[in-house]
Amino acid sequence: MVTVREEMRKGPWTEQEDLQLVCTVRLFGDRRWDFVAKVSGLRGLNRTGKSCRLRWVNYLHPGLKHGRMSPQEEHLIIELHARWGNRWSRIARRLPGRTDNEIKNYWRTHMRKKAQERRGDMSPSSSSSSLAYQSCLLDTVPIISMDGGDIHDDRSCMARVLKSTQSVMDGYTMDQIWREIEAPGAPSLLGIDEGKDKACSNLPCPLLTSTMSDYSCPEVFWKIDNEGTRMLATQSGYGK
DNA sequence: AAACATATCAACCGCTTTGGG
DNA sequence: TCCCAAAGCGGTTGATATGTT
Repeated sequence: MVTVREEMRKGPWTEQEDLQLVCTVRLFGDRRWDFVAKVSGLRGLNRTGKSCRLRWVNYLHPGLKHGRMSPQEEHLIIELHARWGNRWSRIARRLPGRTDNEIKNYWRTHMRKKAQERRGDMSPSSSSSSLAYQSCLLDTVPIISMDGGDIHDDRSCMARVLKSTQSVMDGYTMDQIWREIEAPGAPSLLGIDEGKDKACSNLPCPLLTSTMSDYSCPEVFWKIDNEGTRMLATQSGYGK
């Protein structure tokens, strides 16, 4: 048996890769990362599932904050780290929009030093337990849930979907995507949340409007039934 | 302006945990 | 119960940005 070992891409992600990942995750949800990576791989996104997950979780997830830590956040990090130590993911759950990686990095650079300084002049009993943060539920609602569904691993089919997506992605940057994500009351990414096709027409960015209509074109469509979700491909032997 | 030092953060690595067959 | 694959986690690295001399 000959094993063809794919050369997995490493290093920084390109905007194109980000867009492809976002689209794929929106389609299939943020589970099954190997599947996501595999499907996206057809479009030149030769990343491992692990790598895709990391990129999504740490950078592309719609609920993430991308600015500096607020004093409150800073304070909370100090307090929680004192309590839990390097349990970064646990700490991150108390900081909406912040990832464990971000907090970890932040601690290493800013806080370790500050915490040491504080330890020097702070009484051991002093703590500000009044800070209350709600846990962040950043559920990514997939357009099509795979739970319980036996979605077919039809890479050529998916390639077509992504191709149509990509055709409208050209010329759009992640900045534009972020603006849409961050805009108050903005429609969800790709404008395909809950099938609100009409809302899509108001979006400034064609990227966010035309992808779903591409999916609903005769070439590719999705069927959701009680047993799960199946991707159905029709026309020209597509999906066979 | 150039060289060097330091800070920052995205990404990778390897280990552990979890869940399904 | 065991095994395997996927997901999650924390530590580390390396490239780039920024500050200092």
